[in-house]
Amino acid sequence: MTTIYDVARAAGVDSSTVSYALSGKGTLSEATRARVIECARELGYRPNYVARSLVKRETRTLGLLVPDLSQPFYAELAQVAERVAHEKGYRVFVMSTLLDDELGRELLDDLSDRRVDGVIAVPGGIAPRAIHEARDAGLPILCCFWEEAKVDVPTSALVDFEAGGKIAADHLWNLGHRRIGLVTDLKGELEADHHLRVAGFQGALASRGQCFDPHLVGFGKSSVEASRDAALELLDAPEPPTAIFATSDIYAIGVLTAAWTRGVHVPADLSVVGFDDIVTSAYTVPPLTTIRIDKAAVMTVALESLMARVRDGSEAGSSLFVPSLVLRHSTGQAPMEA
Amino acid sequence: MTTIYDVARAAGVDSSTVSYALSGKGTLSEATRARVIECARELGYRPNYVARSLVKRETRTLGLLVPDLSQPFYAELAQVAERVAHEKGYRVFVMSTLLDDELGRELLDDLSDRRVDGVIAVPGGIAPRAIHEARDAGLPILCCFWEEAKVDVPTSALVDFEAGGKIAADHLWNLGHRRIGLVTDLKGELEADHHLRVAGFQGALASRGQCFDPHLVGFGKSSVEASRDAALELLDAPEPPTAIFATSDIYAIGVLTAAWTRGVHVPADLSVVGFDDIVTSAYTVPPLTTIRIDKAAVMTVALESLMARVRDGSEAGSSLFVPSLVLRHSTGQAPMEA
DNA sequence: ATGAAAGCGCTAACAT
DNA sequence: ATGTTAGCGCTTTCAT
Repeated sequence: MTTIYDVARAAGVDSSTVSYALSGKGTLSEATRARVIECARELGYRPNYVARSLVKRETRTLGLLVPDLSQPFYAELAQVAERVAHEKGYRVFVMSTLLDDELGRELLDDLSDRRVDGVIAVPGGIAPRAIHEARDAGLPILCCFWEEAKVDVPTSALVDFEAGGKIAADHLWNLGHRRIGLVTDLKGELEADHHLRVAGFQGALASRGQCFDPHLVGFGKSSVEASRDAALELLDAPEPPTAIFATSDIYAIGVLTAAWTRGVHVPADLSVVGFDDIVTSAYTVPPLTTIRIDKAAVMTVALESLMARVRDGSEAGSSLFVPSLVLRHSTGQAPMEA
Repeated sequence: MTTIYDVARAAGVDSSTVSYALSGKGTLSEATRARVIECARELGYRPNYVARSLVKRETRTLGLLVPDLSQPFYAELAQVAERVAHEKGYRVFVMSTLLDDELGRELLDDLSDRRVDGVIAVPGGIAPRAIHEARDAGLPILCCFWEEAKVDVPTSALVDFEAGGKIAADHLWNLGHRRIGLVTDLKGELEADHHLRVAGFQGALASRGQCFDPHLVGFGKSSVEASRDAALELLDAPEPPTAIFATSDIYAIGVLTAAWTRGVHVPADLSVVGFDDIVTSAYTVPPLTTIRIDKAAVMTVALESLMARVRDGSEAGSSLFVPSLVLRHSTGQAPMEA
């Protein structure tokens, strides 16, 4: 690998002059600058970013911690993050925690050791405590899509999940549905990761005097398989729901599959609404009606806020994103009462 | 940030001793080693990987270049790559070329400037020429899932796409289909990225005396939308096909959507087989019959071969992976002749 | 306008 | 068993 020294020798100047010439910083004569640049080009010189990072104390690299990159939702986030960061000259390290707090901490430490300039943490496999430690250790860190309102994590792009849950409930209610099933997350024993979505959903129903029927809820456990099985149970019950709210599109897809398996027609016999609006949801059969989060907008705000913080320590105020209903073809009027 | 010097001062030893103690390398007395480690722990010392990388001339980082991380196929690859690399102490930088050769080259250069130890290049948005240049510049680079047999790129994990195309054709043929449509890629004017899959497919048909009908092919152009539109055209033709082979699952999903739009029942009225077996294909409605590539296996071989090359310069022989048929529910007997 | 020199945090010969 | 020393490739004050 050719270094600035090689270029310096070739151009007959000092290495610092090469540095200046290439960065366009110092006060050099056009002649030398041109000569140096020419030599660099001829020698095929490429700057060594790791050396530069060492002295500048910045890597122009950001970390993105997600539960599982192979899931479309997170892949989308990663893609947006990459794009937004790239515009500002940053690159991003994406890492999957696989929902394992142990691994999450290891990866966070690793990101820190690699001296990334900041990290975006998306919930799942990453303990609030690990976040606090990282932040205390001086690593700029921002949380995104965090739903556990109770934990205090540094955020800048908030999503109003509760409003989303309410929108789903309202939509289904207005279509005449009264027996509405729920397929949602389950974390640990009782604590739901999607509990704000559920709260919004149940709150809207409760405000109409609809009481909560525990027989109508199934657990997706972060996988299509589990949500399909859960939906199968709901469908096989003596009094099956006429609609199901799945708290993520992944779960909704499981529900769709379950309905197909049982020959239940969507939306004629069963309405289903999802949450997230992942790319694939536009192409399910039937296309999925869902509660959309503007992932690109959220990530953009989060990243720009993070990069601003890194560069000039500015503390951006936080914006609130409220989800919207995307009407496609998986919901319809509730069947007539028998 | 605390450095080895801080630790050295606290422990009353030289910085090199700290380095030895922490790496477990030198010949230190148990006493000092323990004391140093204790001091490091107390001070919350974290090694600076960029400094280490500079001297060791290795970053323990690999690059992965894909067309678009937001597509499930590539997200899956990334996830596997991450996992396999992690086991060997490597991390991976995933970057999307967005099918733009310009951007692809920029990213490759960037990876090189960051001194990644090696890169895996997945086709799309990356010119063979850029690969050659990178390799000539001393960057270990391995190509994966490359289908353009004509270009000479360094590979170690080969996929027999042609065999895959043949399997698809055989399957459909055996089901009695004679009018089989094709939805495939289109690159530039005439050159198909998926041309090996197509060659295998058409070859199998040709060997049975079935001649190629240009009216039966549509182009997916790397998106679900385009493939849906292409399928719509095929379906609307005077003599629509009874089956469609889509050269990627993405396209197959477009076909499924098109069929749904037209009220064409799959598989009763139309059989469809995809290619790749992306995760979502198991949960389409109906679940997709497809030609499976064992992505995890391919990536594992590729990565291990790359890492081996990086570490000891070993040149692994290349393995050939042949795709297999995954029978789900999107294909069935051809309808009786009218 | 250019060069000299110091240093970023760490590793690894090489002394002692 | 531990310390000394010399870098890794670059940036950036400070002289000149």
